[in-house]
This record gives sequence, structure tokens and C-alpha cells, in this order.
Amino acid sequence: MPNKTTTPKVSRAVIARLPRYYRYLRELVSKDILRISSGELAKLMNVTASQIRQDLGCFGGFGQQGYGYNVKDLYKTIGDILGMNESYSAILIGAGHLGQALATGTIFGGRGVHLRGIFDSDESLIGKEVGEFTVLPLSDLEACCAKWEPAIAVLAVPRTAAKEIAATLSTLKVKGIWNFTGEEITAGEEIAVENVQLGDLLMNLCYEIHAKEQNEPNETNEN
Amino acid sequence: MPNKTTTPKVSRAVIARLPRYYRYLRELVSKDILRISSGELAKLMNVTASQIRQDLGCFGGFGQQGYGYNVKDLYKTIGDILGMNESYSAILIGAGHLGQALATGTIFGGRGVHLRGIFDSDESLIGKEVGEFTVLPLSDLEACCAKWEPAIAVLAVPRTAAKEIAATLSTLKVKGIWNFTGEEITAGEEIAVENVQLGDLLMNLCYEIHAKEQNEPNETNEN
DNA sequence: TAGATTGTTAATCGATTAACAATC
DNA sequence: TAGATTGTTAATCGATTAACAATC
Repeated sequence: MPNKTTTPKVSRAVIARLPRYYRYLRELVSKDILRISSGELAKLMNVTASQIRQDLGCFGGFGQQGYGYNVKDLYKTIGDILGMNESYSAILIGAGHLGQALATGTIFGGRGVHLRGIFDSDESLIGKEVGEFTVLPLSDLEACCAKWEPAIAVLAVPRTAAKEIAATLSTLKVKGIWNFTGEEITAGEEIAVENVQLGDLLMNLCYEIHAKEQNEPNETNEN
Repeated sequence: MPNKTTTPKVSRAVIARLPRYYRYLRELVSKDILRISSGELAKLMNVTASQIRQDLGCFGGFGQQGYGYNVKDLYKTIGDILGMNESYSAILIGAGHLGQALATGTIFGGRGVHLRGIFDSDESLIGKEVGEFTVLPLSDLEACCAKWEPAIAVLAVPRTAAKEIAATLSTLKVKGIWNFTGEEITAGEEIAVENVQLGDLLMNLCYEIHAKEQNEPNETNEN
């Protein structure tokens, strides 16, 4: 019998929706809205109220009958579930355009992730100032990881370098890899990997466009 | 009764998997592998053979009993379904780091999408050379769209500018918007929108890390 | 109290997997 | 022909929606 010490049976589908709830709730918090019903939130997010109640119910009644949900509490709780309040440290490998975009945006800070340093192997980038950081040589990676113990490594290097760096990272005890290289990487049980396939997303869009065109071959007539 | 002119009932789940098939098949094509069975492909992609046969079956028998699938044909066919062979034109709005990363990579070209121009409203970026392009002022957008009739607009502008530019684009007859702003946009029936929420993907990763930690609070003992 | 709204159960719907006859 | 492997049907599994009693 497998271990049953925890009762975490929250379905994958629910988890996948939490970040979106989190975004909408953040928006509501920033507008000083104190409470919201499943019906109102459903309308806002374009989903069913039933789904919202079902989803939030998984984590045990935050709601209050006849009242709805306390926006701030709910925001905080979902953040806790997602690990937003853990102050994870991150390092970024690859200081090209994509790396710079990630480093200078609010994506990390806005989610409780603390970027510690940026690395590159390219001589022309090492020493460059990017946001509040100075790009470090990749040869410093090991020493810096020992010092910072980052939970997250962000891979914004060329596809060809992906596998090798991923292998290095496995030895450096990072807990998760956010992989933008386009090369799908895997890294054992211990390490979580989020493979971002931007190309796949573009293909989704192309499909939608293409499918629409197929259904309405010319734009004036439906028959 | 709704229109039944086509019989396209291919489930959303299947469509969502096609880009990944496409990537793996491209790899096989480039390795000059001529045929593959559902079983072999399943092993490679870490899915079930049954799912592969079910998925590919939707589009009507490419396979051949006792042989498998012809890699090149399958690659071509999936590309056709996804619209990879339509030579869609695209424009990119926002020439910051993210915009430059997208423009200088192989993401468009590798998927049959032809980038035509890059726009920005920032004086310091206008005129800058990015890859083979010169950044154009946003004021040229309308004229260029009239000329190029791009199917796709890529939004790599700050979040605050998202809504306004999306509204402009609706009037310019683009068929799809690839939205990196972080602001969820919607744009009527006519226009397909792919909202890329990089932050949500980071949150997924944080969740995975967090969930793993909860299940194994310390790394030496399982009980 | 009366009205509103949740939490939760049951029903429906869709997606995945298993199995095997058809067939190359 | 015999072996391999698909295409497809049926069974299972999971996710969504509907409904309503519980309760604030």
C-alpha cells in the first residue's frame, strides 16, 4: 500500500487553475474589494460558479454561506498553497535578451521569488549590468550555488546548451528548473522542471487562426 | 440546428498535444528516420501508445498496420493541421528585451511564420536594428498593416499598454494576437488570442517545489 | 427571520487506457 | 504466410456541471 500520511488529493486540473485565481484576486485586493461571491468571480473570470466553489472547496471551506469569500484571505491562502510565500531564491543562466527581459521585469518579485544572480559564458556579457545585477561568469556557478542555495534555476540559454547545464544543475541541488531553451529536459524525481515551449504556444495560435479560416473560408458568406 | 458542414470534432486535448508531436517528429525527420511505431514514439515521448494511436486516428488513418507511421508524412500532415504551412505573416509590437529575444530567435521561421516588422513607441528604440529589422514607430502601424495584412500580432509591450494596443489591433484585421503582456486580453469572436502568462508558469514550478517539500519535509527520512 | 451563498453530492460529460479484430 | 502494428470499440477514469440542503 502506498503511503497515505497526507491527504493532498487535489487534482491536477485544480492546481493548474490556481495561478489564474491568484492573479484575479490580486487585482481585487489592489482595488480594496473585501469580499466576492463565487458568482461574481465566475463572471469576472469567465468560468462557472460551480467550478469555483468546487475548486476552492478542495482546500477546505474558506467561504462563508450567505457572504462569499474574503478576498484578502483567499489571496493569501492560494499564495500559500502555490508556495508564493516561501521566498524561494533563484538564479538565472543566460543573459541574452530573454534573460534580460526576465531579470528586469516584475515576474520574480511579484511572486515572492528572489533573484540572486545572473550567469553567462559569453565574455561580451560577463560584467554587464542588468537591472541591479552584474552578469557573472558561468564558472562562478558552483560557488554561488553553494553560497545561495537557490531553489530555482532559470534556463535562458541557447537550446544546444540546455542538456549540459541541466546536468550540472542536478549536481548543485536546485529544486526546480524553469526551462526556456526549447529543449525538453528531464531531471530525476528530485527536481521539478517547468519546460516552457513558446513555440508550442505560437502553434496553438496558428491552429486557432487556421481552424477559423477553414470554417469561414470567405468573410462575407456563412453558407 | 447548428451548422454541420464540416466534421471537425477533434477534441481540445488532442489539439493541445499536436505541437509536441510536431517537435518530436521534426527531430526524427532531421535524423532521417523514416518510420516509427506508436510504441516507439510513446516511449520517446513518455506517453501511452494507445493515446498516440487514438490521437492520430482522429485525422484519419495515416498509419499502416504492421508498419507504423511514415515520419515525414506525419510531420507534414500535423503541420498542415496546425497551420504551419500557411506562411502567416506577423508583426511584433514592443522592441524591448523580450521583443528582441523573439525577433532574433528561430521561433517564427521554424514554424512557417514570417515576421514582417517591429514597432515601438519609445523614441530611443525607434530606428534601432534588431536582427534583420529596423524598429518602426508605432505611428506606422496602421499603414504597415494595410500593406502587409499580417495574420498575427505579437504583443511584447508593458502590461499597461496591452488593452489599448489590443483595441487598435482589432480594427486592423489581424486574425490572432500572441500576448506576452501579462494582462489577459479578449478580442471578440473574430480574433484568436493566445495569452502567455509566464508568471503562471513560474507559479506552477513553485507549487511543484513546494508540494515536494511538504511531502518530504527533510531529505534524509521518508517517515 | 429571510435572503444569500456556500459546501457537497450526484449526474453528466470528456479524456484516457485497455483490448483486440482488421489488415498490411 | 506469420508477425507486427494499426484503427477502433468498450471500459475506466477524471473533470465539470447541476442541484440543493446546510448555514451564515
